[in-house]
Amino acid sequence: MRPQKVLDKEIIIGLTQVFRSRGYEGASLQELSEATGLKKASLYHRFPNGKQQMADAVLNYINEWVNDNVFQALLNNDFEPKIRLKNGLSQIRTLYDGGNNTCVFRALSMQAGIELFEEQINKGMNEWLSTFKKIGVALNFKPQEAEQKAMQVLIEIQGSLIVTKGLGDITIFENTLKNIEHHYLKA
Amino acid sequence: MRPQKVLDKEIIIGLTQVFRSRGYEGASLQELSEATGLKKASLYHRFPNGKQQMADAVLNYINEWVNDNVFQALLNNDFEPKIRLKNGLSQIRTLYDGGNNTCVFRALSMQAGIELFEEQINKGMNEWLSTFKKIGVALNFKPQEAEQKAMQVLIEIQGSLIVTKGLGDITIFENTLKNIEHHYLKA
DNA sequence: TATTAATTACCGAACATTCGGTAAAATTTA
DNA sequence: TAAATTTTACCGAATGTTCGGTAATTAATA
Repeated sequence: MRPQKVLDKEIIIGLTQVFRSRGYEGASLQELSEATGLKKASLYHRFPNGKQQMADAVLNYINEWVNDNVFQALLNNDFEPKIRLKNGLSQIRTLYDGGNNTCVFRALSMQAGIELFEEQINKGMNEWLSTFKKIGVALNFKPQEAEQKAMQVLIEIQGSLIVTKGLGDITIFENTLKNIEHHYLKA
Repeated sequence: MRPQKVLDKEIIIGLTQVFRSRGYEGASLQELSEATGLKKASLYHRFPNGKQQMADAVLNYINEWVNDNVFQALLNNDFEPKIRLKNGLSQIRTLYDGGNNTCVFRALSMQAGIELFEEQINKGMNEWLSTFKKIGVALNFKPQEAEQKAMQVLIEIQGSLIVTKGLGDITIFENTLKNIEHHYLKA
């Protein structure tokens, strides 16, 4: 019996895991094949434009996940802003597996990657900024302050992921999430 | 005539530039050869253990540069703490070319790199932390506060470099340097 | 000092391996 | 059966690495 068709989602998850940890150049077709359970040629059936299209799909997948989870939590008017912030940060914790996962933006923004994915990364980061600006405004900060805070959040998340990995200490990421919450709620 | 010896420093500078912008996997021997002016085989004459040894040398070179410039400026007792801080941040600006350069730690800490250079990156980051703790103490912060501030500095520098690159906006890095200065001097 | 040996600095060419990618056949699904 | 999907088998190019060798400088020897 021939193996059953591998689900799209499982494929994307496998690709994501590899690109995320290896970066664009570091992700080899062999590893991508092993992680997805599809042979190289099968991957090319699903992604005729090859590696680049695979990474593209990963970027879209993460973008969707962030929209459906992080941003949704932050903007869900069923809850008051404080709760939304907490929920959003909790989703971010999940996104980066408590600091164990690298950010896809980072993984795909080294030289060879940045030219290919510049646009998506730029767009993605701007969406983070505008969403966090909104939660800032909802928490009664002036627009300009909210904008600065949003930038600060983005920088601290990215920075703490790097330092977390560099020092091999997960608590750094966790502390950063707590600090972000305090920054918003102390005023 | 025997070709003149290519200066060690010139080689390291070329290697640094490539590893920094391309990452470990992305840095090809061809590119490293072009950047240094040495043919591949000659690079192997200087670095018998190949690519890994080259990246290792880059890490050491940057570490030395940071010690001789950034840390030296921060710890130079000929100046008062405020001035030292300003000078240190100015050296950091130079190190990252105002936000145009990637951090070598980041470039060499993707999966394939992190296993090889884990130790050096860990050690390097801890040196940043302890040095910035010292300037914090010199500015009359309690040891614990100074420690937290040092971590914050490291995170913000790393994060702002990522976001600067992702958004293609140099002012983000510059603003972060200003913010760091304010964080230290406002209390 | 003159001669010899060892070392240094470099390079062209080839090495095995891995890379991303493809054509065609086999298998499954409908 | 026809279309869709996966596989095997393969490719050219690029990768990191090594080999064999040249020429100049340095060190040791006599």
